[in-house]
Amino acid sequence: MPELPEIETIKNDLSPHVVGKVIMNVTFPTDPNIRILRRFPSQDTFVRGIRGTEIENVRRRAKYLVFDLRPSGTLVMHLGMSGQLLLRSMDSPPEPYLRAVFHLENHIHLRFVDPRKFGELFLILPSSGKCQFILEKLGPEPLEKDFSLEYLTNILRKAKRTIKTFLMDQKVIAGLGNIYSDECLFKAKIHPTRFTYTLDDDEIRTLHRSIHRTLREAIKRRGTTASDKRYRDGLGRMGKFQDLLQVYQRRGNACYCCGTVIQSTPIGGRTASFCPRCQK
DNA sequence: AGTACAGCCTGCCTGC
DNA sequence: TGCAGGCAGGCTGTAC
Repeated sequence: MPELPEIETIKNDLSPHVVGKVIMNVTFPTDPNIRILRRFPSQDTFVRGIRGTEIENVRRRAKYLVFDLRPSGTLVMHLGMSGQLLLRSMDSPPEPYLRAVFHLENHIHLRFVDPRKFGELFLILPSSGKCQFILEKLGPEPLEKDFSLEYLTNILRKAKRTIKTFLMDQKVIAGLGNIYSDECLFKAKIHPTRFTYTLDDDEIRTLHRSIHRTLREAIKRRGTTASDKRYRDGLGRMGKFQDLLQVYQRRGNACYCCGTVIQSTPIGGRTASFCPRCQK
């Protein structure tokens, strides 16, 4: 559920509180199997690699939160479907589904909460093998220069699948999920079942612009807390972009633009919502 | 090589 | 009321 704008918001919230802080310890309160560490060889190595390091920097890559550690190591977090990363004082009561706690200086906790266990933590060390390549496989950041109109045009022309699955492929564009791919397609007036190679130059230009505008607006509004009310920012607050959603989770409601009933259809194992009149 | 899809997981909602 | 079943969805491994 947390996509690019939500992770960006969490990163911005956490940075001033955690950068420069030493991680004193890491504990795993509720999950004996520690499935959140499934990519990493062992819990011991993870804890030993992190304990005593200082958080030098926090950044975002796609939907991953990346903590650069001093003197070495890169801590990577993915919030999966239902994950939250919360800054709490040591003595505040533990949240349900609390999976991991990073004990920082000054009695501060960075808490990883995740009911559905789709989230993931891993530590990249020089010796950690394939973990190093996970971030490298991702496509360009949609708000960076390398996600140009030329790039989008070229890969759209080469692909042979629906525009909806294309936009959610992290190797193509890093950071879009179901919410924002639906919203971008609505803004661009493109039907989610269209095949990539059928888009003309005008449509591609509009789509490129829609991706920029949708993501910038969503970051400005601090992300989307959809009806499952799961996403929270770094301090536990809800986002505000859900008020601006045009199609996502609006099936059966009237399109704000033309009044037609919003429909949904499964595409690539996901539910795509769209306005059958506005989107061609 | 590129694409499609099952499986992972569990709270919540719907229907019986 | 209580239960079963379906849905939600990011990512990976596997199959085509």
